Amino acid sequence: MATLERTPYAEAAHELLRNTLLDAARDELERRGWAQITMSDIATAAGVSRQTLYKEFGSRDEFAQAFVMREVDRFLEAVEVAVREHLNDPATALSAAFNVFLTAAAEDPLVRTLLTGDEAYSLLALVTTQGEPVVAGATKRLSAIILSGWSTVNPADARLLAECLVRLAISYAALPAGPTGMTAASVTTLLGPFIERVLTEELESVPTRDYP
Amino acid sequence: MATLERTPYAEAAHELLRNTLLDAARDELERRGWAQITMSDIATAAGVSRQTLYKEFGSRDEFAQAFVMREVDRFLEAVEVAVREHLNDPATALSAAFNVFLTAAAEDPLVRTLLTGDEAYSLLALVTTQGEPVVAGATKRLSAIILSGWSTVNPADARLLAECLVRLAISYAALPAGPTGMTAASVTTLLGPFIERVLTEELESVPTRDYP
DNA sequence: GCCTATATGTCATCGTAGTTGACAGAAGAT
DNA sequence: ATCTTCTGTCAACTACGATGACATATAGGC
Repeated sequence: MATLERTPYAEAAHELLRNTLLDAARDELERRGWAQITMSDIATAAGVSRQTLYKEFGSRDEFAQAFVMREVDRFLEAVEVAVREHLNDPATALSAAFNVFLTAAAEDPLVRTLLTGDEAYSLLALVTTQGEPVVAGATKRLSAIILSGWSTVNPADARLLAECLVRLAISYAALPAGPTGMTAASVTTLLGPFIERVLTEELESVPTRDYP
Repeated sequence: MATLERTPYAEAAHELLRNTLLDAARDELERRGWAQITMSDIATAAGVSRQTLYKEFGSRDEFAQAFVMREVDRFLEAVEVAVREHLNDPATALSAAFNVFLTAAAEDPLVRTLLTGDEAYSLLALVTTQGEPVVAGATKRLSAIILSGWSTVNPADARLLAECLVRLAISYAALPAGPTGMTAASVTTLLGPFIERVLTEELESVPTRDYP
């Protein structure tokens, strides 16, 4: 592997700014609900002016979007690790990944406060009614994970599977059902056959067309 | 453990700037010798102007100082880990720590190019003839490690031991002697008795006085 | 209902970190 | 001796972030 190229300072600093703000919000969220947190609080906690916060993320809603998106990304990293540990057995990989996600979501203080608070609107809406960006982003990322693990899979099939899983995951995170082991296993039972077929098809059956 | 407080953005960005520059220098050093690297090269590699580099570290020499100091710190982190693994057996801890240092130094591409190059002057001088800051810094850090591991040790004794070890380490890094296992063992043999005594003394014999 | 917080979003102004181009002096190469 | 290249320093410019003020909206107290 070649020497990985250095991130120029300016770019790294910009990333740092965003992350500092997002992290600050996460900290605050572990104490109070989203509704109780002002933009001022976040900016101050990050050691930055309110104006800078607005310049970086246009509005409170956009900030919430970005925040949720990053949290989702965090989860997907855990999922990716789980998948990589079962590259030889796709069904187990699926089960493991889903399980990892569900247990992580169940334990994550952020998700818990998000769901227990009387604020079913606001942040929760960002992964449901207004959840298009999140679903799209997570789907893209997850299908990339799938394709990188099993390169013979048809991209369209990967995308389909990914979106289905993302939507199921959000649903189960929002409304858990029984012990997590059960639901993960159920999903595997449900989707196992599809996976089997997709892996043996070798790029011939489904036309590689993005659907709108 | 309490929620660890967030580093304000401004401070983090400043650290980032320094680290980006120092890292850039490290990268360059793995290809060419210190003498072949210009301040321009470093600034450019870090994605920053030459002026900023000068504003951050006054001069080429000061930059070299800071660079070496940070490398030393890196080594001390490895040493600290080794020490923590043998808190119950000081002699073994000493041996392990010294061994870790020597093997790390032997493998580190930076140290190797530093010593093999025809540039015995320049960077090398910073840990020998002009090495006062490095020795002082490393001694302070190492004695802190010792004190944190064995709190009954007299601070003055810790400092004495630390400085002795630092100087020995630098010497052996600059001029290795035989297989590393040997020298680490030798050091233990040499200093074991001192350590035994220091640990049983319980703060009574040596006056806690800093010597000039 | 009205009135007063308080929060959001936007503005103009200011300070400062980092950029750019230029320069004198030192050191090396030809 | 001259030409080049690097160091170290300067002043001028730019852009990011800080500050304080403002209009608007939303919530709570009366």
